[in-house]
Amino acid sequence: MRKYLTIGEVSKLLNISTYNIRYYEKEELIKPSHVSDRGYRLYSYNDIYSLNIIMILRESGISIKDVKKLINNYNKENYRQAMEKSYEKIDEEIKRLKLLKRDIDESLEIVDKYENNKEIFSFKYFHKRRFIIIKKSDYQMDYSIKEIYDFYDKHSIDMSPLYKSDSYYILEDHQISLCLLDDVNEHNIESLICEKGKYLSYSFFVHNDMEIEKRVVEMFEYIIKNNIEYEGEMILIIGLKASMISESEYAAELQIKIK
Amino acid sequence: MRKYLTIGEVSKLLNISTYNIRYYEKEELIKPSHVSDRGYRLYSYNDIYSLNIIMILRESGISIKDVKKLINNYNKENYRQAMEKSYEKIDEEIKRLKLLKRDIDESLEIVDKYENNKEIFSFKYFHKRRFIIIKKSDYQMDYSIKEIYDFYDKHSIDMSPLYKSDSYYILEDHQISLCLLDDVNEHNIESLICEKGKYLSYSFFVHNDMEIEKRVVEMFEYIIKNNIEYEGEMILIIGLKASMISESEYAAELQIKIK
DNA sequence: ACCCTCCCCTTAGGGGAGGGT
DNA sequence: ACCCTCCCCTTAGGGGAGGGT
Repeated sequence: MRKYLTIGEVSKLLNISTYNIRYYEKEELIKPSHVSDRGYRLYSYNDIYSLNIIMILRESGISIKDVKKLINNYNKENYRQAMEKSYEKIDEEIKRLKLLKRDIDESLEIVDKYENNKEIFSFKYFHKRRFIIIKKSDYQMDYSIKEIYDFYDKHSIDMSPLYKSDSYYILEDHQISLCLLDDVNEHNIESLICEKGKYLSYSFFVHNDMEIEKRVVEMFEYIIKNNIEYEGEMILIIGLKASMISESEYAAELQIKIK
Repeated sequence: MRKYLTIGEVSKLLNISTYNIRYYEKEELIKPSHVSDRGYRLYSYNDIYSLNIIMILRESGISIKDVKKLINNYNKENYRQAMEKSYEKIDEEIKRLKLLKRDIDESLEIVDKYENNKEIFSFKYFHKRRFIIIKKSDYQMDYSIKEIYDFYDKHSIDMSPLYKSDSYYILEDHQISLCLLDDVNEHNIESLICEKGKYLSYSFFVHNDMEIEKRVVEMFEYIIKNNIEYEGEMILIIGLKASMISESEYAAELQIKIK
């Protein structure tokens, strides 16, 4: 009577694929203790026990490489270390995923927010903001990316936060300045201060620069109609994440300080 | 004056490797709007914006395939769906990892528990347990894995929980029975009931069956010395997870019901 | 120094093809 | 029907080699 199990029987017994068993053999984690004349793998009680242990280690998140190291020098201390290492990796991964979840939540909130009321006037309070002027131009928003790159490069400004941030523009009489919101406050470059205080804010979506001009006019009409006294420059913000809602539109916001 | 960025400049600007940028091109996510006479990729403001969006989508856990689908048919609804899908996947992954963490915690607890006091007598309370008898043999623990497999197969018992469970044996006068703890309680097979009640438990590590015999003797010595009245069979449990602490030893436990 | 195009490598297996008893 | 040995494929890139301006 046969005493050993074929690979298919092991597969059923331990609920693991036959590919997977052969793969572990190739990776030198296990080896059947017998082989039949036809070349069939035959597994003993001890073989099954070993495979079982390996499956548990793998399910504990221990990589094949580490499982191999562990079983080649198996003792309590190494076992504990492997488990602890896996625990820490899992912990970090959970932290990373939780942050990711929060980010996605924010994105979904933005979608919700713009779902119905795309256009809103509101009042917002801001602390003092310092804008570094990257480039001034004559009432046309054409900036080559090369100019911006050179500006960052020349002033040794860290570029890494760029790709996650909104774009800022200061609108003056016949001039638009592309700006950089300066958190660090340490750069010795031409800049513009927007004082702390209450700002009138107007949020909307636009397809192009022409539409922004119209919105600026609307903003002033609103100001006059409601007898609002303002001061300082108009700030234009193109929201990066908010703009992701649509392919052809940009999420924009105008801000101006009120007295 | 040059208006576009080379791949190296883009790499610095957006903090992404040049390989990665070329990879996204190969995957048809992006394409530089210009190519120089030497074959250099040249990226415009809009190219950077597109790449930027792709990076944000990727960082939100959306797969390259899904990013591709999304940007080929970009609208608010698809964007929201992609984000929600990613959110759910992350949520499931967090759940999975938390369970894994709990499992590892248990394993580490076992290590701690057996760290110092490997051998302990204690009293434990158990509910009624039903043991299905897989095979009886004469005071020798040699079971071929094939026998066990055939038993499971013959009685159509689900094998999947096997590889995560401890092994049970019932010790009688000149007989050892390999058993299966029957949670389901539905199998119509020869079985043995251990009544609910207080049990004397003796936990230890052994290298082989001979040592178990010695432990049984020790257990009875303990019983006599402490004037304990017992009844029923002796149960032997080989702990799967606990045995993982050591390569050469097995974690064993003897139990006997006391009056 | 920076860019180009191949091409191989990583992790943990999944899914065949083609052949044998 | 079950087993065997190749061999190709998946994800998201990383890391060269060899050659060009």
